[in-house]
Amino acid sequence: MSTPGRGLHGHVLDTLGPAITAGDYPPGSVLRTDELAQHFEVSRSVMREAVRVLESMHLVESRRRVGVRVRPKAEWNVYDPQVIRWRLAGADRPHQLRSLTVLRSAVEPAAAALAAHHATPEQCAELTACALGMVANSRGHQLAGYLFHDVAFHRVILAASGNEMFARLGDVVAEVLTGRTHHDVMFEDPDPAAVTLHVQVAEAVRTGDANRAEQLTREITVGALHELDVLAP
Amino acid sequence: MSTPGRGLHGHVLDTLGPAITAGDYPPGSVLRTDELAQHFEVSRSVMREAVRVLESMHLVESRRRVGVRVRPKAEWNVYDPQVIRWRLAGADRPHQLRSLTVLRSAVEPAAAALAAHHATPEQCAELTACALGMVANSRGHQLAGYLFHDVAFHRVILAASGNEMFARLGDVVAEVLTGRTHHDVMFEDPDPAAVTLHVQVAEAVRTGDANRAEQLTREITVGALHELDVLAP
DNA sequence: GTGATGAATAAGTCTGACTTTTGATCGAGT
DNA sequence: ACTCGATCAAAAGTCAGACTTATTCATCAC
Repeated sequence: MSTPGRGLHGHVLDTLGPAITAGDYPPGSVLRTDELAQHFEVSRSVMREAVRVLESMHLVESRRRVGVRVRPKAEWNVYDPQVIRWRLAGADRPHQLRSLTVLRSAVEPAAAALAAHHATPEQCAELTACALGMVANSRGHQLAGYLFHDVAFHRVILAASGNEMFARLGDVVAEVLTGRTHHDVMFEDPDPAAVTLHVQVAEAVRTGDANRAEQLTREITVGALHELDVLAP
Repeated sequence: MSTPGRGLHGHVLDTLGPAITAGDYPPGSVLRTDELAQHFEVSRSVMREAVRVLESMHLVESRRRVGVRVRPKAEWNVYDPQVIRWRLAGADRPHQLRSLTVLRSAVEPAAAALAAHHATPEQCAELTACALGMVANSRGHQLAGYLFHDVAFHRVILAASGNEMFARLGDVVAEVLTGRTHHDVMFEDPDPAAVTLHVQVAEAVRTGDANRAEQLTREITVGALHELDVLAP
């Protein structure tokens, strides 16, 4: 998606990463670099580079004389966008989607409150444009257009918060919204209440009403959580 | 600290990572693999592995015929614990500490609320033990002992929330608390009010009072933010 | 000025040999 | 039979060198 298999080691990762995060190799199991290199038909150099990347994500741990051991799930760098993408593509997407949505419901209201104070006029304008775009695509099964503006809206909020850590969650939110739209069924048009809330958040941020922006955003996220409860086991 | 130079490429990263995150190589500047390999007196294979790791952190971008280009700060994987450690060791530690503390103040109250519902008896006991440990080390300049229990306390809260994304912020919080103690001056003993709050949070979680746990934790984090305002420019 | 051609460059890949660490095995001694 | 220690072997780690490929830049024809 964002970084398509650039180089041989990237192609290896595209297969090995999802396999590990999906649990095909249970924690504690060991892989041998040479075997993997043969299996993927690449040289050991390429395989080693792929292992290094997996290691930096804390997905595996390479030890001499033993091999490449898969680390327990609890140690993975689950904030790595690449890892998030792999996991969202796997079997436990529902569970993953819920974890991320809970994170959203903690972060986004706080971000909205900060945005009300720090948003530039340009960001306010962009926010309003996004909200209008959502309204325009909220009827007639235009999910693609709606999603586009929805993602942009939340990106702007997080960026406008002025907090670097919040801003960098833009990619995560984008993955969540995209995954939700593409996989968990959204037959009908988006919830009209949610659309209205986005418009109101844009207004609250523009007028600098931090409390209102925070509360409205909270309503959006609890709505998203509730929607997840309905659509997922 | 956690992963000390395991292998030659690790040693290279220990130097190159901090240098990049500190801004020694401004965004857009290009490094040549061969030159770096000579500079660090390692083979190209080792250097390439190090570059792959930096690339997976989105710190750099390797392109044919041009070299290894440093990416703009806004694209870095700032949730990677390794990156956080490098940045906290660098010049903009104050700014970094503030960003992370704002993140804490968004996440930890929510985590505490969830913990009140999901914490196991063992976790409740551990929480109480940590709070008592903080009390025991809150006087007499026993900052090391206090820090130890403080870190453990917040780790348990985040883990007990039952949310994977929250739980994985334990390392981040640990880095923040450690950095705060070791660098920003804490001449005197910890704020007695904060100590009391921790004890009360442990109690609220134990009794399953989510609202109270959330509010008390919020007080802890706003206290931390305020402390930062006082001690940092 | 524009577009095609070619040369230079740095990353990418592969191979093979060698080193180092470390878990496992086996044997000596009690 | 059990412990301790020496030995062995397996796998990662490292290095050097040759080759491939993509991409930029400069040159040149139109």
